[in-house]
Amino acid sequence: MPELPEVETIKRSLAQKITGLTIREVKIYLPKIIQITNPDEFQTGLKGKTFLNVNRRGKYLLFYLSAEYVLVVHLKMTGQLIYSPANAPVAKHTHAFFNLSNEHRLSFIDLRQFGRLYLVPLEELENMPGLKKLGFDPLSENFFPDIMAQELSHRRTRLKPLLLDQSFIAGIGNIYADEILYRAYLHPLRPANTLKAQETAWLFKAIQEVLQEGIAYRGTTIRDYVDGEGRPGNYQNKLKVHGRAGQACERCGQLITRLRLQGRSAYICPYCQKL
DNA sequence: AAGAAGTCCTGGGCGC
DNA sequence: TGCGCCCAGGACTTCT
Repeated sequence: MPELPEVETIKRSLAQKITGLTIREVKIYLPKIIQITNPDEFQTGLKGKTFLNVNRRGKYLLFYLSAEYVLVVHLKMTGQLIYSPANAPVAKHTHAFFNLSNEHRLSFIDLRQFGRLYLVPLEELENMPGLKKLGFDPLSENFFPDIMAQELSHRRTRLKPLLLDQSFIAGIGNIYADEILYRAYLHPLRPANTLKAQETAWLFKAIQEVLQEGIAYRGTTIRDYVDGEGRPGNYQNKLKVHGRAGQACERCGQLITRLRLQGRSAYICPYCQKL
C-alpha cells in the first residue's frame, strides 16, 4: 500500500544508490507485470541504459534513463523495489530484476502481483494512461488553498472518495485519507461542496501536514512496505485512527470506529468527525 | 456523467 | 490440524 510518503521514501532511497549506474541484464519471471511494450522489447530496451534521475508523480515512480527513455513503476498494494548485492538470494515473489554495473541488483517483488512496470520514450511520458490524468500533486508549489477550495465548491462527491481520486489529487491512499480527515475534523461522507471556508482551510493544511509527517517518518509499514533498501517505515506508530477501531481517540477519548465505504474500511472518531 | 461494483492476486487471521 | 471465509486496497473496466 505504498502511498505518496512511501513512494517518496523509496524514490529518495533509490536515487542515491542507482543514479549513474547502467543496466547490464534484465530478468523477467512474470511477463504480465510489463505493460504497454511486450516483455521482449522491455528487456532489450532497458539493457545498456543508465539511470540519470529518479522522480515521483502521485504514486508513480519515474526512472529517467539515458537515450530519452523512462522506466515507470507503480507498486500498487504490495510492490517493492529493492536494491541489493547481485549475489543476494532472489526473494520470494520476485517478478523481475535488473543487474547493474556495480555488482548490485534492482529487484521488483510483489506478493499480490498488481504492480506494473512500463518503459516509455520520454516524449510519450505525458500521454501515458494513468499518468496523464493525475490531479494536483499535494506537495507541489502549485497546490494552493484557493485552487482546492474552488475545486471542492463544485463537486458533490463525498470527501473520502475525492481524496482517493487520483485525477483530483495525486498520491493519497486509504491510510493517509483517514488520517487527513481525522486531523481536519471532517467526516469521510461529507459532500465536498458543503465545506465552509474554515473547513477547507483545515483540510488543505491537514493534507500537507499528514503527508509531510509521513515522509519525515519514512512511510507507514503495516505489512509489506519497505524502502529501496528493505527498511520499514515508522509512521504506523503515529497513526491516530487508521486501523485503530476500538481504541480511544487521543483528542476526546471516544472510541474509534470503522465504517465501510465503497467496500473499503474508513476509520473515524465519531465525536471529532461528525457528518 | 458520476458513482457503484467487479476485477486482479496472495497470505494472514479467525471460527469451528 | 485444516478447511472455508473474510480482509487487505490501487486503479482500471464495466454497468447503471
